[in-house]
Amino acid sequence: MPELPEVEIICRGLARTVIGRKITNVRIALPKVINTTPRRFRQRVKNAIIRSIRRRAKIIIINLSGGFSLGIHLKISGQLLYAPKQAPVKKHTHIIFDLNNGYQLRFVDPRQFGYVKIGPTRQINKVLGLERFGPEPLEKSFTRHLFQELIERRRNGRIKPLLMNQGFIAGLGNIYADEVLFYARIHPLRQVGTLSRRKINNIYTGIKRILLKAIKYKGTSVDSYVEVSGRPGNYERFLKAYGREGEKCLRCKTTIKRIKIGSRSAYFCPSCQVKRNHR
DNA sequence: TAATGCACCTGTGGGC
DNA sequence: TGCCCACAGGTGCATT
Repeated sequence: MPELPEVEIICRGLARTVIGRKITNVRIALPKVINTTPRRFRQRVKNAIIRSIRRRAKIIIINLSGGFSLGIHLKISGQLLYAPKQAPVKKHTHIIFDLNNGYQLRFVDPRQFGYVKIGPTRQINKVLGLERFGPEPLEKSFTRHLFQELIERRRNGRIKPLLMNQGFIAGLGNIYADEVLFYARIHPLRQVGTLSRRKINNIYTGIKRILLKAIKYKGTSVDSYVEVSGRPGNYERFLKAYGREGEKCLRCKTTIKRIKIGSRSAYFCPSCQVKRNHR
């Protein structure tokens, strides 16, 4: 599942490959993944030149000439692939953009949760709902002090769902939320209001360190995530909690446990991450 | 108002 | 071997 590091790597891959390319045609096999009619989508995209690529939270934003931009969310199983025209087309390829260099940009998504939205560049933040997102954790403006303040505003609720709340902080999903909490030695069900300053600091440090390292190793490929070239990421081998149910904790050798929070799995070490609801 | 839980969807894997 | 069912998860929306 692409979270911030994976989407960042995809954006960097796109920046290397498609900027300056002209979209000569587009085919839409599954109209429900776009936010307009296929006809209108095609009109807006065809013959546009890809000007720039950026990321906000887990959304890829592609700025086109002609006044329109695309916003792509891969959700759980989405992939954005840059491949030669003649390369075999994978099952569940919903959109194909033909480029003027013999390559294609393909949107693939077996579970069909992802989307490719189009809107006027001037209004793209609104079309994609970017205003509702919390701070970008890797930006300079995301300071320790800001994080402390944001946490202190939320007295109720449990820490893991809060870390995954995109309105609180942008880009963390199930995998990195588990890894951050393991790093900070905090139980995923810990009430936010009971966290000490020191613990909040640890979470902050964990977010920065883990995301940067995951980007360095080109993301985690536990489900279907691949770079635009089709290569998987390499961060899985550094995962210390996520997906390790039944295995030994790398710190204390206690068996890693899995619990359900809402309908999501949370992996943690019951010895390092003791549930305490006091400071 | 904020927290919580469910539906969306399909591939995968376990049980029979 | 093949069928059935539970499960995986990001987000929007409904419910509490």
